[in-house]
Amino acid sequence: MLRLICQRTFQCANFAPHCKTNARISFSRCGYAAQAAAAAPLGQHPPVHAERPNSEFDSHAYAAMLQHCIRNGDSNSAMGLHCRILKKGGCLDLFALNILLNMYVKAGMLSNATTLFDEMSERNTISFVTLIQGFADSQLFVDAVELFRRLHREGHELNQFVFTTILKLLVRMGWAELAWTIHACIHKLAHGSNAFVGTALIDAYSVCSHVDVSRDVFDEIVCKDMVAWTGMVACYAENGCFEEALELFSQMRMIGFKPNNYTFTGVLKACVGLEALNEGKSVHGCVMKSCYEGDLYVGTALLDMYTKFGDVEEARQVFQEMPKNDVVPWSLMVSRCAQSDRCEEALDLFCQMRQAFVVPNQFTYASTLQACATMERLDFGKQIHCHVIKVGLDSDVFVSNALMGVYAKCGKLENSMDLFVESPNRNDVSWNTMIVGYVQLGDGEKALALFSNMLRCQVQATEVTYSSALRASASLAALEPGVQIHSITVKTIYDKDTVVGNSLIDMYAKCGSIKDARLVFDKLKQRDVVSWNAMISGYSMHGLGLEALKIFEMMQETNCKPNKLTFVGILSACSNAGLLDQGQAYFNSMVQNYDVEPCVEHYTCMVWLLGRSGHLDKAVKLIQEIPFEPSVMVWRALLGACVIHNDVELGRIAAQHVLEMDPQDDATHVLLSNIYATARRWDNVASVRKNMKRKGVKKEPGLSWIENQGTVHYFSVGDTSHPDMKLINGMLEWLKMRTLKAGHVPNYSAVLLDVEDDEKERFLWVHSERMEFALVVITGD
DNA sequence: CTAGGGTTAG
Repeated sequence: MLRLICQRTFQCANFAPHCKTNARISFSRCGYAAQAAAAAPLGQHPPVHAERPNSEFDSHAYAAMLQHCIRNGDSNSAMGLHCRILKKGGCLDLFALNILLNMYVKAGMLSNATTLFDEMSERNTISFVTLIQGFADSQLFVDAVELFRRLHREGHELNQFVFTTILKLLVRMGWAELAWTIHACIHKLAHGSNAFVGTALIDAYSVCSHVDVSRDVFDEIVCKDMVAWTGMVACYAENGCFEEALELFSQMRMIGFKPNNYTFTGVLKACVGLEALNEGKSVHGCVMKSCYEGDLYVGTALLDMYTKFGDVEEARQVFQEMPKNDVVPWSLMVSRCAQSDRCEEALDLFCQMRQAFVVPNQFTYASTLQACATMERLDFGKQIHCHVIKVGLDSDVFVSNALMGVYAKCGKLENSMDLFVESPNRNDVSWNTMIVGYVQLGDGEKALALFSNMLRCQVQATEVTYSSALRASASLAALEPGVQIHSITVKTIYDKDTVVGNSLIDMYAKCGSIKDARLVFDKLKQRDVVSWNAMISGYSMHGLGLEALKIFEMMQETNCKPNKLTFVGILSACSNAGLLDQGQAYFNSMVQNYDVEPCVEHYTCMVWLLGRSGHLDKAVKLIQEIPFEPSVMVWRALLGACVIHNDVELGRIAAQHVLEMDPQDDATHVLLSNIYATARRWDNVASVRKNMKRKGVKKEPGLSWIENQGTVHYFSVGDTSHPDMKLINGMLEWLKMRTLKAGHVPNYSAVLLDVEDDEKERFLWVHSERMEFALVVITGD
């Protein structure tokens, strides 16, 4: 066992900073006296020394004086005493020498401690443990382990102090797994029943998630004290055994132990894990009774709990009661505000904290920047960027990722890219931030390019990566890359992931493969509200309203609660499929049964549904009932309905509303012109066209495109530029004959120009989508 | 004379 530790020790010897070699002085030479004198200026010697300069002390008296100095943290006086002892020829016994050694350790003077240790004529376990502790406190783990090895080799007693010290050392070195080797030794020497040793073991096993072993150790402790109970509660809480943590907590209280601040932090963590608000509140009650509310850690745990449960008021109350000089509770508050749509409050807290002279850390900056990103406040973001550079935190990966997020969210992708390129330690989140940035900007191609670059650079993709790349494919309506990403995820653990699954459903739906979307949906192990919403709106956008409603019925059999977006999907499904009665029923039950307040999107769907079903009057009435200012979308929906039902007057009013809010909207101009055209009011058509020209509004030409064997073919109306135009025309001619034979009658009214019917017919046939379709038939794709 | 437990995160 020990050899194993030592081998590891030597392997990492070059990583440990070493101060032993620095100016090692010997206490047996006069050099020490000068150093001690320099360290202890005149008049600062301990009172005992000053009062009785000539008296003789025995070892015991020196020991007592040294202890006095340690208690007062007065290392200067202690060194003066040591100097005096040396002058008299060093008359200390082992007991006093150990105290002296502890003095140097506590004062952080490790080279002095080491020299003293080396020059002691005899040492015991206490000497070793004292110095091991010193090495451990100074992060000199290699020296600490080496000293432990020497203690064992030289045959000193292995007592409880040795075991607790070495176990804690292993945990701090990240070698908690080696606890079992020490445990074997402890078991042999029957120290396991000791509460100190047992608790150290529980802690070590807790770190490497051996909860059951921890529990066995706990059960073997003969006299369990408060710390042992607390350690076991913390072990359960940290390893996700929240019920067990609460159970043990109540057991210890029944036995009569009074929990302390450490116990409370552990048990509160368990309450958070269980999402048990009531238990948490009763623990909060105990905290107040035991007067631990002002404790930093207990307070932080309470803050964590209330902010996670969304109890903003209670969180504020706790925060009020807390000490305000530590950065952690401030950071926690800022971060929770930033994550819960209270971004102004986050910024406000950041300012308050600076006024209270609390120095922000990387967490504070990252959260504050997150708030800036959400609010798209580039000005604040830039200010904080300056702060961050000033305090040198711009190289922190959390902070630089958050900065990239701010610039990306504010549309400054170039700035994000600069930070990304310059970032000395970028990680997967940095890549994800850039990919998401491009997706949000609508540049799916750049997002996908970045994604493949990321894979090439062997950066570990996460569920966020895959879901963003899938979003990019969806936004491009590009099935091919979407399928490729799907097949990559199948090779990883992420194809079972809910977030990735949801993006797959959305991607397949938006790329036209609704069957594949359903396949992914059916295979999902864990469906959340997003999964249901994706499937519902998928069916809705494919015009499969009844399928969408079936999914909603399935959803109601689970305990997944529909949200705002669910009903946007449902209502648009109804309006796409013309399901008037169902739509109205769902709109009503949304408020009555599901506690979802109708928003603009819901009203838009309903206006469109009522309008397209011919109830233009009801649509207008609904618009009047909207408790807030109706958006452009609502008026566009009404306008669309007016176009269908040729209601020129209402259409004109609706278009007027749209153009008040969005004067450059080309689609509305065209729709208005179309209404007039349908009514054959060509003079009005002309005036709309003239108006468009005057305002510089241009109709974007409709484009259709299709990917065939790696090439994308684009078509616009009447376009003759395709190299296979002759073939396409031939195919169009053939299709025309076949459809006419099958009884198709061209809808000339769909062409809204004042031309003869045969010209209208030609327009209909060279429509971009038809040409695209013809090409598909030709190539047999 | 030596020793045991804890908070925040994109």
